[in-house]
Amino acid sequence: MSWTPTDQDRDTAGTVQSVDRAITILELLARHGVAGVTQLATELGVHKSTASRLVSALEQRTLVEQVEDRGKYRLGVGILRLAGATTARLDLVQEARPLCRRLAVTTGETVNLAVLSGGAALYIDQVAGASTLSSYNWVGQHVPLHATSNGKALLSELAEPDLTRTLGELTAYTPSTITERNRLDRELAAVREHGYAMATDELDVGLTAVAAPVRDAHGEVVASVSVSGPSFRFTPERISQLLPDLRRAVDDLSAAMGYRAP
Amino acid sequence: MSWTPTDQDRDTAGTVQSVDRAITILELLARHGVAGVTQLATELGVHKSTASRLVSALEQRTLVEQVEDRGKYRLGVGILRLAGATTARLDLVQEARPLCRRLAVTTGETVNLAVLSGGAALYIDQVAGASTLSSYNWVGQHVPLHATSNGKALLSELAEPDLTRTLGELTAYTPSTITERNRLDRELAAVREHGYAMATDELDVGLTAVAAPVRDAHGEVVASVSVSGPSFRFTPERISQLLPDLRRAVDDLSAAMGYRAP
DNA sequence: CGCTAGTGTTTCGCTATGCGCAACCCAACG
DNA sequence: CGTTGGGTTGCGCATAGCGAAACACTAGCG
Repeated sequence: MSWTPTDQDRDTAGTVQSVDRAITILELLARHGVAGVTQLATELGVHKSTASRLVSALEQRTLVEQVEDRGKYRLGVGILRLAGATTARLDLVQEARPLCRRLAVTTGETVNLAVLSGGAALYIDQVAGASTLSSYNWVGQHVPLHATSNGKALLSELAEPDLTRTLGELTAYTPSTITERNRLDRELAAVREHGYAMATDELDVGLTAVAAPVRDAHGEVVASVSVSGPSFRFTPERISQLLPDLRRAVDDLSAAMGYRAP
Repeated sequence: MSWTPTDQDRDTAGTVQSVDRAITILELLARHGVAGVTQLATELGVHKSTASRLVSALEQRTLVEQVEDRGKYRLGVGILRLAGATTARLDLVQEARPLCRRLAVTTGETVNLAVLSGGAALYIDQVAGASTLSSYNWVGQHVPLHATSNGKALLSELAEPDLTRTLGELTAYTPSTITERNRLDRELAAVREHGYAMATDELDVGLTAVAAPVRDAHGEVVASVSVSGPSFRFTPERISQLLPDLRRAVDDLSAAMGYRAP
């Protein structure tokens, strides 16, 4: 190797070349689905034989598998066995806690974490903001999907047969509650487009919230984080001001759950 | 040459030592949850420094993460990203997805898809039912064969030499777990006869499941689909009610894998 | 049919790579 | 403040693993 004293690439400290290359192979396979040795070799910038040996090493431990003899390769079930051990300790609430706390500090408002549960949004964690007047605790509460920002975020990517089933009656809680189905559909399309959902005075008059979806390793929406407070504080300027913070929180949480942005 | 003459050759050809060791580290972490460098080093039979460098290489690519600075290590989110890509590419999962979803809708319970992998049942996909409280994700988990409906379904057609080998110890998880071999044999015969397997309170008290095997073009059992939920909901009537749905799902899936009913 | 143009695999000799050693930091005890 | 017990970091040697080239096999094609 051409040893420049200032070895500028990656991290100079204790990297094991072949392990690093092997991991790159795994990531390439994750991206491409299947790939041949030659392709992997060129993308890695190494010789065919090297790639072949690395892939064999991975294959013996079932991290990759050959689609057919003398054929191309793809990721194997060994990965899944490892993933099982990872998800076992992966608690959504636990991972979300510090992020929600940070978000509550920067925005000063109440932050909630919700999941979809039996036709409703279930609040599973809450951090009260600094400027909260009365800190009512929503944890454990089921709230209607069509009248809350979290609900809309959780619904946003549901396909049609499921959507109608999980949605029940669109009951009105305030004059602003969405009760017509096609208006809700349009709103969900907007959520998909912009990446966040809103609800102003739709569940309670005077209560406004903004929410964004959290994704897992499969890219599916598994949870939702919301920032909520009295409507008079949620002016358009204020909202566009706190949106980046919200987005950063859900991005970080999605990353922690294994999601990789496309 | 420090290798012992009785080098219990894993496979003589093309193994890359450091990659192999790195994978062993991942598996050790999967088993232990968290582990320190020294512990890993002794279990691997290498020097501390070697283990440290291997772990660092894995850490830079987020396959492992340090629980706190200068602390122990555990598996990282990189694994989850790879796992997400893995299931997306296994054809079995692709085919099974819509069928499992349909089954989850009609039964309202959680549906799992499992395969036999290294002496255990490995869950490779899951669709949560409507009446599930929190959607705990079992994907990637490997569960004992003799204490689960999926395990019994997967074992049901194994011939004798293989059967004893894949079955390990028949450890008891609850008072209802089957621990005697001939009782298990009788149960497997019943599975063959009726075409489905059951497990009530055998892995966890309060958890019941029904499963049926999936066959491929050669007629061999390659996977298993289960419907599971709290035991109090799984009355005999309820079971005989949802059995046709389960049977239809596995029949369709077997057909998709190329199986032709005799 | 050979002939080429692709694969993936294997052998071999050389040297960069990664190993063991030991010295090191840094925290937690007592 | 030593001492113990973690994880981390230079260093020099040798071996593990690399690249080149030959090999095996399949598929397309004139």
